[in-house]
Amino acid sequence: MSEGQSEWDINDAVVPRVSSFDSFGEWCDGHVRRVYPPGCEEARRHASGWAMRNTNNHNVHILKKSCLGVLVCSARCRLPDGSRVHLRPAICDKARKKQQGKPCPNRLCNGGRLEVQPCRGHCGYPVTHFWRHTEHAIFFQAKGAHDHPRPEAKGASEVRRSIGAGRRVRGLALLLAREAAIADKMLTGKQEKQMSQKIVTTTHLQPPPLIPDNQRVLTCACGPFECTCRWRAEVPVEPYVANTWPAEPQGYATYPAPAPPAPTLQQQTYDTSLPADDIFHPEEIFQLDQPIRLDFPMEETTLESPPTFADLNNDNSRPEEAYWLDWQRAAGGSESSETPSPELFGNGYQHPENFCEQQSYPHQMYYPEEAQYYPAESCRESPVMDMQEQRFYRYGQDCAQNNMDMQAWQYSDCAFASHFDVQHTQGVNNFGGLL
DNA sequence: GCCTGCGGGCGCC
DNA sequence: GGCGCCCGCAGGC
Repeated sequence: MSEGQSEWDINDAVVPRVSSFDSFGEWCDGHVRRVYPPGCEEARRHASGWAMRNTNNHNVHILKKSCLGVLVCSARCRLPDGSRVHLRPAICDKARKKQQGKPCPNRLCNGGRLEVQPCRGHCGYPVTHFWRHTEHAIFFQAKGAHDHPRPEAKGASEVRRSIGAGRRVRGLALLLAREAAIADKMLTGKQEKQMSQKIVTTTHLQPPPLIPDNQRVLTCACGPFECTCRWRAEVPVEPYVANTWPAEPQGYATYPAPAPPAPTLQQQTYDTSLPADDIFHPEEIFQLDQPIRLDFPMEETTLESPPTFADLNNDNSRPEEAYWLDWQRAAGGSESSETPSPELFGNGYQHPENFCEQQSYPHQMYYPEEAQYYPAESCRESPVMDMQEQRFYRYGQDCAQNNMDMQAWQYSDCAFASHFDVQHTQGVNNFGGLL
């Protein structure tokens, strides 16, 4: 992404005004700087796939968040697909404390307990995210590279809460369908918001809408408890039409087409013909007080090919396994759904530079015996963009500047000296082939 | 109940 | 002073 090219820092007295923006990245990792349009709903919410909590940096202009890490099993058990348990820690301290010590929800786990794997990716401290709002853009900067797997998607825990709080059902397929429907609902609302925003912004001359970063789309109109459908690959969103921004003749014209969609997930359908009024205890899957003992050696056998959804519908399948696989993949409808947990992958991963001056800090390994990491570079869908105009802000002040002017600008006031480029590396979905 | 943002306060460097 | 972190509070969902 833009690191290396961009010259601004979130703490600069003034930040540039940019005319083109990055598409939102939910899983920004490494030292990343991005610029989002002010209409980007995710950016406005300071959303992140990582579990980020607010940190007081005593700067009202810059919102700072630090990573809470990931909730893992103390026994480091494996899921049926060979991956590990990596749940999303609650942001609320109280809720997070409640999470810890609970039995590992993996039915294949023997006695494991949930514990927080703290993030130490920034020189031994948690990775931090910074958000700064200006009139014309939302600046994002991340410091540090996460040294732990991605937690489950943000929506997953919400889905579980929703399911757990709702009527109890029996039947994994139905549960999955409901989960998907809830996630669908969430995504639908998100997209509807974006659509309405698109209209509004066109009318009110706001920046272009965010192109959804997730690659899936609601494919049915089922209600949350009637859904008979499942995720499928999204048809690429239509590129933003630049000429809908008449008031910004110099801006937004280069707003990019969305990144190519991730490799499509296999079409996944569920038989939801199960009785809807059966009884199911969510905790039977999510929280098992007495994990079921393995009936086979874990390390050897759990590395088998993940169960497919065909397996799921097969009477011989272990539904909870398929559920776990699906949970890892699809819950929440976010990027993590397309990018399985990093521990699924081999040993070839080279952990990125830590960007720490004090290199002596021993970088924490999540599963050191396997070097299970994944490219911690920037956000995945980060189209390269050109800058045509820059403006500089001093916490709200606006000092317009275009490229021509910049050639001669002495930067006596705005501490910004070189061509600003929000380009950043186009993330490669290294995981898609495994989906 | 939980998420989120804000802000006071403390300790460390 | 900068930073990390804890805590409590309040608004919102």
